[in-house]
Amino acid sequence: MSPYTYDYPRPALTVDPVIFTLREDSLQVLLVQRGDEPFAGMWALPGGFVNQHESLEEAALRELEEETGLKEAYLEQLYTYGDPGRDPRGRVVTVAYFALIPADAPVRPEGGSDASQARWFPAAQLPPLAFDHAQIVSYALRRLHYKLEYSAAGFQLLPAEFTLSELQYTYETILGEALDKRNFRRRILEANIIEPTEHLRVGEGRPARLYQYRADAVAEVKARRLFP
Amino acid sequence: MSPYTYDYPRPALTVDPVIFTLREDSLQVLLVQRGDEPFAGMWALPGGFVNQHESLEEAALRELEEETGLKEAYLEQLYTYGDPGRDPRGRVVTVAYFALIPADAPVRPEGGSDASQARWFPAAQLPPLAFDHAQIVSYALRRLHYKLEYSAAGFQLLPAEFTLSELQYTYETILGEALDKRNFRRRILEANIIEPTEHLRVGEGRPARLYQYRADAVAEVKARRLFP
DNA sequence: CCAAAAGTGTTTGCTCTACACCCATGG
DNA sequence: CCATGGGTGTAGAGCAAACACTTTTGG
Repeated sequence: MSPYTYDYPRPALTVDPVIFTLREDSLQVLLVQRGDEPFAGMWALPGGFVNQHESLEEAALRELEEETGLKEAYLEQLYTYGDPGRDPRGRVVTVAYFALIPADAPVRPEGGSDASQARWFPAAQLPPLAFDHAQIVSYALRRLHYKLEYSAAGFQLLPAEFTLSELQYTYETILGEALDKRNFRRRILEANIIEPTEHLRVGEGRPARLYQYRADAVAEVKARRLFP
Repeated sequence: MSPYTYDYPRPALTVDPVIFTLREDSLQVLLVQRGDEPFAGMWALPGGFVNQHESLEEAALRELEEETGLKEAYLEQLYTYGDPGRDPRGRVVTVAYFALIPADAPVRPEGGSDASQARWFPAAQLPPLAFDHAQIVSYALRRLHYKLEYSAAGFQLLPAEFTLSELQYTYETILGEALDKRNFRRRILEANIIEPTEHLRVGEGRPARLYQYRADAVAEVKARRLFP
């Protein structure tokens, strides 16, 4: 029998993006409150079905836009979860993604989208989650940690221009440990992925140089990821 | 609208395992020749549909067994490919896996399974592949290289007992570069993932100590992988 | 001139790499 | 005793981590 035929019962296919941002000095995850059974009232990832004519990444971006109003973000496929029984209603396979959106992005929730209640939660204090979403978020966090350690992806969570102190603070917030200022700056600059701008940020104390990521930085981070 | 309902058109869902082994001193990949259109006559990964009541990993193992007769192998999820248009007949999303099977495993093909022609090909000289399977195999190879570099997973391709020279030769074959004998042995032994047995392999020259992987080595390699 | 945050190099330890000879066995 | 592959240690280089003071601005 050919391995490809059409008369099979098909699992339903969804995408579940884990959307991260920085808010109120912490790493936060966007969750929606479920209205229907199963798990009515519980929080869950803002997932949804994959349409016939969109790629998996397009589906994840569509969910992102429906929930936040943003049309783009750094997006990476995480893992595909397909245990029978992960959804009590039947066979649902989900492709998990993780997304990073900048701290200053004009994000809609809290401005209330439709009926579907959406809220940011600190990644360190999540409510109980529906389905296997706790497992998915936990894995997304592991991968984010790992990514910061080897690939300078942290700037994806910052505005277009940022100071090195802000970037370092981002890393410290996510990794949960203090970093040496001089070593941090040396490593980041040697990675050659950000560059100084002409601008300064003034505030208390000495004004700080603003940096931006290089035009090809995103491509480079994507290339350095271990996934196609 | 709830993100989970049932009346959506569903993409078909398949798994495509990239099955690696060592044969004739090279890394080889198992391919099947397609009988039907599209791509009739071309070689492809030995994939198939996911059944309603099996997990994705079980589906991959089932395909492995159908094609090789083996009931187990080191198996890891790779990536999920879902571009519309990757299968000319319609929407088919596939979850790619890679599998490592030992050089001495009693593998069936070449002993001819059913009509479906299956054959081993050296990973370095693959024929043109159907669908996006060339992309999948290329990614599987990248991931295998990477895995060997950081996780001592090479023993999954060897018999239960093996000499350090055989293990080193495996690494050199896959990575395509010569390794220093003393450094290789030190690193492997310090990783603490294999242990000496009481046995020796006699042959030409001084007999070699046989090693086996520690009982918890597989769990450790799986833990060290970056995927759940 | 004081407070606040930005910015800047050097030393030290450690890890990785390069490298050559003796050992045990079979024929 | 010779050929064959197995097995072992050390010195030097490069990289990563620890560490403290000066600079610039605003009030």
